[in-house]
Amino acid sequence: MTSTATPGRGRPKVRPQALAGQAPAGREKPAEKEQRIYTAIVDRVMEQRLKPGTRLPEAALCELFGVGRTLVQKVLQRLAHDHIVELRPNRSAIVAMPSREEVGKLFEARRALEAAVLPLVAEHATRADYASLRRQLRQERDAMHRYAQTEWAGLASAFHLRLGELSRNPMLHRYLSEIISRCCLVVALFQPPGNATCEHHEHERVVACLEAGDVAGAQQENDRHLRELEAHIQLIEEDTDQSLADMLGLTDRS
Amino acid sequence: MTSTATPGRGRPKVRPQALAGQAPAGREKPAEKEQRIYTAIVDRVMEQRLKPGTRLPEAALCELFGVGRTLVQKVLQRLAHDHIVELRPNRSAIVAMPSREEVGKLFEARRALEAAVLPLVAEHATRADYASLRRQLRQERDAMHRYAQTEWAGLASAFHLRLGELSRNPMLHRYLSEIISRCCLVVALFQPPGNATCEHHEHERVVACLEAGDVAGAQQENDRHLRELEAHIQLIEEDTDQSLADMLGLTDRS
DNA sequence: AAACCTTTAATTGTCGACAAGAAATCCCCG
DNA sequence: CGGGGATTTCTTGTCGACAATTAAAGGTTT
Repeated sequence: MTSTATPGRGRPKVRPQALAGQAPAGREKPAEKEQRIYTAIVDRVMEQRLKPGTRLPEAALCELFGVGRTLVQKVLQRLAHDHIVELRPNRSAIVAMPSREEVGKLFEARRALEAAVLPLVAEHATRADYASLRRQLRQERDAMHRYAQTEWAGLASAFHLRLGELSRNPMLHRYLSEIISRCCLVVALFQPPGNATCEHHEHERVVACLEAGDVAGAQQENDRHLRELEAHIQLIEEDTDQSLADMLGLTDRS
Repeated sequence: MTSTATPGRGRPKVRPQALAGQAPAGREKPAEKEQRIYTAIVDRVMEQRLKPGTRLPEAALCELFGVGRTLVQKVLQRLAHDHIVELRPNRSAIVAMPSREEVGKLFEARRALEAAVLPLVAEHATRADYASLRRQLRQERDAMHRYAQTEWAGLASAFHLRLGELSRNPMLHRYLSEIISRCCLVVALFQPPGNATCEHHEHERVVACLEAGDVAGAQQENDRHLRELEAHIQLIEEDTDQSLADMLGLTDRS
């Protein structure tokens, strides 16, 4: 008989872990189910409620969302393809943890892609599009003062996402969305709480150049804006790298 | 008793259709299985043995490759994500058939992306890289005379793929690979047999500009090269659109 | 004869079952 | 006191089973 006090021999049995899940009892279309799970996870990652490195066992997700493993696996495949999670053979999936080099390449790709997108935006954008961009900038400015950095992160990247949308090119839009998502994840990795950096003035400058028809200027402004963003990330990273070295037990002060 | 002469009432039972499949009886690692199926299908599409619109029922693929439906579905998901196949709810997957508008956007994205990649290539490329590019150009020139258009298609796009590789940026490389694959598929859709168009002189000119450090020139040459390619496709399309309309009336299955 | 309904097969959507691999702990031995 | 099994549990990989949906005929009605 296995009493509660007996530790047992092998790996300890884990508590059932009552994961309070919100299963929308109402029936829903099959396509919506998958999308619901996908966006739920992506949103949690962007909100930094799911931090990089967090394990995502299939069984837990099944209970949480009230679906079978097949669907969960499909979603995990998609997330892995978008580099939101990392999928290792025979191991739990984890929220992706980009390396330093990957981050560099990521920002490089982002700069190149946004620079490639801007001419198309200038080509296709109408007066109404510029108006909506300006509206978004106002919203961004307001939110910056009102909300905390965590909830504000989504709005900050919304500007760049909108640029991708305004290129009127589905493929480039998708690629840019993918890259920006990963950038948000990087921010979640390296940004300590309460550190809002993105100057929305720079966004305004980009729009001004675009509207004036100065594509090269917009590219230049945007490039500088992104480099500044990356520099800030890099700086933070140095800090956490140090503290990580400490945490590994290498505190060498003899 | 249902004799062979009796037509029956409902949908007619289809012949078992002995699909001669090549199952590599030897055991293989799980990751390789999936890759094997994936590349097999992609290759067949590029070879135009699997023409756009061809149905890909899961059961058939299961028999062909000797695996369960789970694996086949995973592969189909990946193929759909790369726009090699189209996945419709509750219907068989089919080899993708891009519309005319999608083709336009596709080439637009390709021009933008390659233009964005070229500066990075110029930045990172070493002497050895240029040498390998030149070697590839020679190979391309030789192959153009020797082989038929079908087998040559792969080599033609290899040049552009190599450019993506030389950017030393995994993300941009992947995006470009994806787009080029789709372009190959478009060629398979609209290109009548025996119509080799790609002038490798234009490739040479791009390399020359790059090696001379003239990035803007390389971008311009490449852009013109791609526009010419697209123009040729568009032209062909007009023709095949007619014959396709004919084919829709008489033959449903190959 | 054309439009609608019925029947039947083909095909996907989803799930739990079973097996294999990895991880965490304990025990034993040096 | 530390390291190498041994053992148990967790976790994923893969498959076939069952339900639901769609396609394709034939029969029926107007």
